[in-house]
Amino acid sequence: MARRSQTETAVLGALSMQPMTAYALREAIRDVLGHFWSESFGQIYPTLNALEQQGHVERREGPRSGSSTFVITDSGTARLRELLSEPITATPPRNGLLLRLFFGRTLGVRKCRELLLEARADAERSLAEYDGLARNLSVEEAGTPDLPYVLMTISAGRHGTAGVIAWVDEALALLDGIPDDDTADGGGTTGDGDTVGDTPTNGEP
Amino acid sequence: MARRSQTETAVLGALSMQPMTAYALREAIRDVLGHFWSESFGQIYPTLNALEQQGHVERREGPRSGSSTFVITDSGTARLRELLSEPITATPPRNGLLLRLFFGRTLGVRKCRELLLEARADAERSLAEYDGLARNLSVEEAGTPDLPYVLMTISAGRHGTAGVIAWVDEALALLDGIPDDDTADGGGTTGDGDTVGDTPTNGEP
DNA sequence: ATGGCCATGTAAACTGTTACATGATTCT
DNA sequence: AGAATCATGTAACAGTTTACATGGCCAT
Repeated sequence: MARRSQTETAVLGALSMQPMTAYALREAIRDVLGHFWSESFGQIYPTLNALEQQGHVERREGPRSGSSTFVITDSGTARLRELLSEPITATPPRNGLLLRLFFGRTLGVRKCRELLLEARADAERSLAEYDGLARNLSVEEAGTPDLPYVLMTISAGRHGTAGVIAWVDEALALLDGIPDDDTADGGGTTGDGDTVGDTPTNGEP
Repeated sequence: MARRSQTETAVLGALSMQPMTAYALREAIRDVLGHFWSESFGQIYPTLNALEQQGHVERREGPRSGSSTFVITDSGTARLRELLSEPITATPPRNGLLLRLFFGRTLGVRKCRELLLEARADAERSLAEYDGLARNLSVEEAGTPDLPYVLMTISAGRHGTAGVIAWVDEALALLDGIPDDDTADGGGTTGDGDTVGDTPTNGEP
């Protein structure tokens, strides 16, 4: 129940905005909820069938022969409300970037720096994306009752990525305080003449 | 391989800092990496066995009879370096809070506000935690070569939660622009003399 | 001597992704 | 005609959590 219901929530939620085929549902989830949610076909199809059997959605003629459009029913809306009210099941944290940085001494200063720069580039890209998205929606969907809620989730993304950027800069500064002694090492040409050795390591603020 | 190796990374990484029993390993992962990583017993034990068979860790006498302390070998260190250098496998996003807010029209303004206030309270709590942690470590572990890397991950947590707090405030302001018509509704008495709505519900510690 | 923590391990259940098989429709 | 896209569905697999079974050690 626990986690499956989360898929149910996403599916019913999407259908609460408009009827769709399973295929379109997956695209909507990818494109619209993509910043904070994901579902795969393997989840969507069985969930829709279950939902249909429970009477929470109904299958109508689809846009093509053999395809079906799913429509949420009243009981489906009620169920959605129920699901949305359930306590949030937190997903256990798993941040691959931080895992790597935590063991940065083994990874090596250079690679850490690369990871951080990459992360910042990613963040800057999505920041621009969020801004564009928010601007477009505010115009195109002006007046839609869902707008403020959608904007809220975009705002979450914006603040999150802004935080990442601020963090990266701080982290890079921290890295600069570490001598490039590179416990780990690139693929061959090591710095060799790397001077070094006794540098006091720190320079704490 | 793909995802299992992430567990391997965490295990080898932890052992690279100091030898431990499997039990201690799990505690270390929970307590030290907890902000950005998690592993369960069911993963740790089999992984340790596999790692032992590959010669990446060695089993020594543990602190109690029948217990074993695992020590990372040279080949284990090499393997760790390899794993850390692998591209980050991004975990698909799954943010239950944003999922709920996105369908806020169905959830209802009041509940959205509650969720946001709760999120802010959580964030403020961990912010304080991060700050305390950073201060303690800077003193107690001063000079440890791992310190800057550890501080980096704490800094990530700090910026992340700071972002959450900033976002919550913005989101609450957005919510205030929505009439309390509450498509969704508490438990029964709809609309009519709805008075209400705006009491901040809380009194959080 | 009892409860609690250290310690190990496994089996079952669950969640979720990926790959595959299939075919209709639309576009070029 | 052929390619791309829409569309449905399943089976196999990978990863992970949870619950359980077990027992030594230590303090009150």
